[in-house]
Amino acid sequence: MGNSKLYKGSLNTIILKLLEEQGKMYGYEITQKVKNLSKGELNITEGALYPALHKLEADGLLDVEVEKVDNRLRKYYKLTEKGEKETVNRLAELEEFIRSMQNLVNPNWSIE
Amino acid sequence: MGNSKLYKGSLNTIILKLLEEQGKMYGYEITQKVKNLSKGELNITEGALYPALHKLEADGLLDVEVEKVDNRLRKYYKLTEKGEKETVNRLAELEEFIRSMQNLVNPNWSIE
DNA sequence: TTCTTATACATAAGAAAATTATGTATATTT
DNA sequence: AAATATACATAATTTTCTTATGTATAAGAA
Repeated sequence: MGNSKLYKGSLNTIILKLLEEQGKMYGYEITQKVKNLSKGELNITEGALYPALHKLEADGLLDVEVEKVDNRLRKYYKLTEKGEKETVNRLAELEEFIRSMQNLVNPNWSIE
Repeated sequence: MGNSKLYKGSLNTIILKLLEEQGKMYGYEITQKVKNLSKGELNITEGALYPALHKLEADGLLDVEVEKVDNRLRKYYKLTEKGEKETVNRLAELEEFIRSMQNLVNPNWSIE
């Protein structure tokens, strides 16, 4: 688990960013993608992910489309137009936040 | 305020890091320092800060020392020995977390 | 062939960690 | 004199997780 508790607040933005990149993804796929990209550092729990997806959908940022693969259900999510706009803003905010955190924690780091 | 809600989970580590750097600080000073270092990006609210300081003290990571300056109370906090050890660990965790977040959000960034 | 692990969804109970609101008090600036 | 800054604190509420639990199918291991 490690620092799993540390990503509070940024889960939504991570979801949006991945969907922007990948076009469409289903929940389980997102958990695996994040795990792989972070080399096991970040583990999104289902209890956090599914409610987050439902809320983003309710807020009109995501569209959902159900598919059946190998007799198993998959709910593919993709950004709505509103979602695309929001993603730009939230990503900018998150990047700014990361820079600020870096500057606090390790001013020697530089980003290029 | 901006993305003030984004630093969830890392407030304790920020406090520890600053105390490691500065030797001793009082609560209000910490809020101002963080605000300055982040150019106004990060605003620690008092409702978050004071309970956090009290908990770190209760956990034996901080020592407190009261001073009166200009007829006003100041509670100076500094790391205990236990606190110094913990700071090393938590900072390493936070740095690792920041790297992971960066890698997710903007793999093009590089840290040097 | 049975058991475990992986895939895939979901929700409820509880905990953690903030925000917001409120309170006290003194010092400084307008 | 009033407003802002300094300095602490806590209670109520909200947000956002974790943990636990549930359903169901597929694949791989024993």
